[in-house]
Amino acid sequence: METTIHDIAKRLNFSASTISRALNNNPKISEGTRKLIKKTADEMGYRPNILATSFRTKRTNTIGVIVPLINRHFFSSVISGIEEVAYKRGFTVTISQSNDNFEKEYKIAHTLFSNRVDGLILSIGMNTTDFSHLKLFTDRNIPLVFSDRVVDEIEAHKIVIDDFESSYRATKHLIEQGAKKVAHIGGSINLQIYKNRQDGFYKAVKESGLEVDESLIVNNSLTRADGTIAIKKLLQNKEIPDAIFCANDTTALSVIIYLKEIGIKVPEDIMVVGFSNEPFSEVVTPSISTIKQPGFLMGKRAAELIIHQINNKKVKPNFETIKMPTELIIRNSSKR
Amino acid sequence: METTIHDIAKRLNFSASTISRALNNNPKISEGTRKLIKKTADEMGYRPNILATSFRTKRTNTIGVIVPLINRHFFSSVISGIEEVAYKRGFTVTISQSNDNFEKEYKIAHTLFSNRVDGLILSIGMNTTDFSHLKLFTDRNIPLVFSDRVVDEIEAHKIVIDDFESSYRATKHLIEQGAKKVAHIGGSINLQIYKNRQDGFYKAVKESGLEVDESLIVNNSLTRADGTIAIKKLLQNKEIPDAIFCANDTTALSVIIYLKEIGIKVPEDIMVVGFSNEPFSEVVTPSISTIKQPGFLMGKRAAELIIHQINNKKVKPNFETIKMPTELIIRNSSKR
DNA sequence: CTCAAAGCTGCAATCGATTGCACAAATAAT
DNA sequence: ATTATTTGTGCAATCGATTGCAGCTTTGAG
Repeated sequence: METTIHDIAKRLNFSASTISRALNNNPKISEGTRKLIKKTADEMGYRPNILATSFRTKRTNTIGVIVPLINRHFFSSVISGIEEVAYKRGFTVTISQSNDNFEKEYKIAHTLFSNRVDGLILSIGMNTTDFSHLKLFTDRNIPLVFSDRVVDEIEAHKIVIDDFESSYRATKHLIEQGAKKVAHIGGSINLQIYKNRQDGFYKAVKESGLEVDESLIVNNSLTRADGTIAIKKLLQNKEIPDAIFCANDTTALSVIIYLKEIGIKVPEDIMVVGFSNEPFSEVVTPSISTIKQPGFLMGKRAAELIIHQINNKKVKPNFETIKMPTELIIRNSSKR
Repeated sequence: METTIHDIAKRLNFSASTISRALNNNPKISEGTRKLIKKTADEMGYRPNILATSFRTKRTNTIGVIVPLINRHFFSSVISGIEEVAYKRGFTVTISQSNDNFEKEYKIAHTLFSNRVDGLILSIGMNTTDFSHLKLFTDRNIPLVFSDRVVDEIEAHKIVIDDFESSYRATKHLIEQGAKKVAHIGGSINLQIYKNRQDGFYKAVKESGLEVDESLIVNNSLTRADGTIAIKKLLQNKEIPDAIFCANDTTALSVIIYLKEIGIKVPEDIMVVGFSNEPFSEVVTPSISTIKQPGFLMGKRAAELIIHQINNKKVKPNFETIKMPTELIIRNSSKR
């Protein structure tokens, strides 16, 4: 049997209320008894029953996190950052993955809600267009913070990178390196981040006076297999591209591997730029030029914001969209 | 205000007990009232207060997980597997990372314990030699399952791979490819997995009649930087090795990159084999031969075992050590 | 020296769901 | 028809901690 405040109370001839107050540093308890109680609690190996406390106070000190896939480096870095901050602030982190599946995302959100998480940090799935599961939280004033994959329609803190600007820079870099026909392999336009990446690409192309050729744009789910399909498709054009900006590193890798296979040289014949700076992008040959996203920092920032919001529920927050800095890392796949 | 069973009771003129029983499919409640109650609960948007339930029943349906680092591919795959199974079985997963720091591991274990997780899955840190924080669980009959980095001294289910055999095969492969002087970059011997990998290496070397040269063994923390330091050290020997078996892919990568830098050819001059099949190992040039560990499956298995143990607390489990199959993937870094 | 104001502590209700036990009604057995 | 069973519900206690309010002491002011 675990010792409870009642056991301590009995031992010291105090009431449970006094024990509770002393342990919580309530100023109404005198210095002397506080110390005595704490000492005794320690001796008796007292551990508060967090379940009872949570039940009573309606606070769980738990932050829910939903990401599409835990074992993707970017997301696991975000989680790592969240965990680091949360831990220091006395919060526990509960993680779930949606597998980019709306059904699952929906159910997870409900589960986390039922588990009374104090806040939710999430990156929405590729196919999520209905947000009723998030209203669950916003309606009841449970803090919600978006990370990376945000929802424009919902008011909340948002931690993002500047996808538009980053893509613009990446594409512009390709053009500066001499590209005349730049292609783009993008993700689902349903997701703001991929739309922005595509728009940044467009801007750079237009600005440079190159023509925008729709046949040079392919949208898919950005998996390894999709990347291969995409590059095959691009090579079927009458005029093949001389540079490709991919919306993630995975497809950039597919492209590079496939081109190597069929004897087209990267970067000499076709230059490639990816996105996210996955660990492999640095070490593959040729190394992949890419956009570095500060996943760990994004996670830390998200955690800080949500904890602040949790601890200041009375005041209506001034919702911010925080754009974290990215970096264009130029490696061999785009150097001429 | 959330609706409670009392609200439903009042509305239907039943007692809260009946509502509770009906909702839990207690056979003592007649078919008719059960249906009526469920329907009404639905209409009223009833959601059980899980906190109250957990508090009362002392079950949280939560599994705690501690890994050294969340954003390492192997560990995030394990987590992914755990999450997948747990989710299907109605469990929530709480994740923490120890950063291979004993202090933090200790504190996390206490936190998870205080949070009354129903079970704990963990991979211990590099420097953990004291296990009092785990006794917390075993003493109170809270299921504990080790994954990958196990503790011999503690009785529990253990999900591992055969590090000894895998390393033996990897080293033997190098020797079969013609290596005469095989070196080893290993991890902390404090961890059973690294000790086993080293022993497997020894066995293959001895068995082949090659001499065991202690100057060809380097132990460190297996980080990227450590790998570079290790290869530099190995190259200072009077006779440099012609093959290196690294206890992880990260150091194998360091070795390959450093050798490339100074103009030594892999695999022609020195062959390299890594461990874990990190995503980059396949795509780096030369691609790295390695041992594939089924992280995702290990996670799934760990979750299944712990859930089974949680659901069958009365019966004393027959602790198993499950060795999951590995695969030696031969790539270019070790092909002659 | 008297009375008000602090200062400490205890009482008891409460959070929402679960569950052993009691009991009434309905059914079956004799 | 009477007693024994079964069936379906309700009562009330309980889990452990928190907290508004009341009340007893002590201290301080006048």
